[in-house]
Amino acid sequence: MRKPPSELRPSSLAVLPMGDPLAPVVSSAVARLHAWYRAQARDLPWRRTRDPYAIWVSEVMLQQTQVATVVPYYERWLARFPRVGDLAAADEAEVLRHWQGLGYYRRARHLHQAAQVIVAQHGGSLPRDRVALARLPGVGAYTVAAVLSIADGQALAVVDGNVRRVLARLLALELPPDRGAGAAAIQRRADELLWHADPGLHNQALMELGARICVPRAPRCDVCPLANVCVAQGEGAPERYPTRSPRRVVPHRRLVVAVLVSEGRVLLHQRPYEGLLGGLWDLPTVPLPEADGLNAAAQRQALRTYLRQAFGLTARVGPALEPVPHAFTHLRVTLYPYRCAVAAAAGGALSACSEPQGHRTARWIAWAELGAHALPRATQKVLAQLTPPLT
DNA sequence: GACCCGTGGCC
DNA sequence: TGGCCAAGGGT
Repeated sequence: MRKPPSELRPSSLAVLPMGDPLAPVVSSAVARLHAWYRAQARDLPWRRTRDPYAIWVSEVMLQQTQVATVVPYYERWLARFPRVGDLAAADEAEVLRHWQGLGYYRRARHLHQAAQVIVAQHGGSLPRDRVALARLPGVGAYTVAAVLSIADGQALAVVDGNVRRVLARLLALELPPDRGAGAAAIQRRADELLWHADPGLHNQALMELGARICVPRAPRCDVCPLANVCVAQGEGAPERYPTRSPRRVVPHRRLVVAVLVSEGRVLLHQRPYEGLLGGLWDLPTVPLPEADGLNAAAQRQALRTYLRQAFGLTARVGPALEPVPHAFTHLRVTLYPYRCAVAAAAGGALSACSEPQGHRTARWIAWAELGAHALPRATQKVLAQLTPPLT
């Protein structure tokens, strides 16, 4: 843990507008927040460094992802790619493998691409200029503020999910804080509250508070350093904030999956970079019309047709495996996997699989080689039902 | 501004 | 159980 300044005085705290109900006491409350953070901050691996590259990696991994999930990925990543140049020089396949299971796989490819830009255009060091930094793929407003405040002490206020929740409660903000006017109000308040003496500590303290005290359900207002200036707490209903915008219905899709095995190998293809699970390797999958979702005969027929059209294979569809339900943020799917075998292939099973429409590649993969490919979680659940060696 | 993009943990 | 949430960014 690096040494924060010894003084706690929020002398450089921006002055709140005249008549602001929080203005009189907010400075001492923010000072208590900083003191709380220094005493209670978790000892996380990325808090033991000021290397901008390491901070950057942690911030990208932490996007929409909880700390406990990130820690092991972060350790493995830094061990394999300790510097920007190591990442830039790596194969994309290896980069994706180190991200496998973390989700939002475009983050990994952006990190990789950005590392190559940094080597080519910035001498191998992250740009300290926020405009240049924001130009890198996968680097948005949050990541710019986080990296430059934490690694370089620049006076940029971060706004993430934690900050939105904390400030929405602090102000009893009726607008949803994640968009439009509500988002603008949150950003303005975050800028006002920023502690210029140590922006990195301040930003992390606010996020840490949201992660551990001002949590979504059952916030621990009894131990919150900001409780005495929190309007929502004063109202006795902190959980009423943040208000939420109406959420849309999540569609449910049924997919038939071919577990096509030949000579001890299984057929995989790399998914297109654009769209869901981009760049990952997957089993051949075909969507079913809503009406046919539970019709086993329709599933088998859909699979045979798809394998012939997309891969040039005439397949024998064997026994059904256990269906695999899987929930994405915006989508719910159920996979219906079937064991399949090759009955015939135009030009032979292997050559028939080159460049199917919409796919970059298709390959027969031996069981021992599966580990060299990044696979979606749901696909891993399907393959886990098999018993190697494949026959 | 709306929508897309993963996964695991929580109750 | 299913909805909700998490240190967001791109289009």
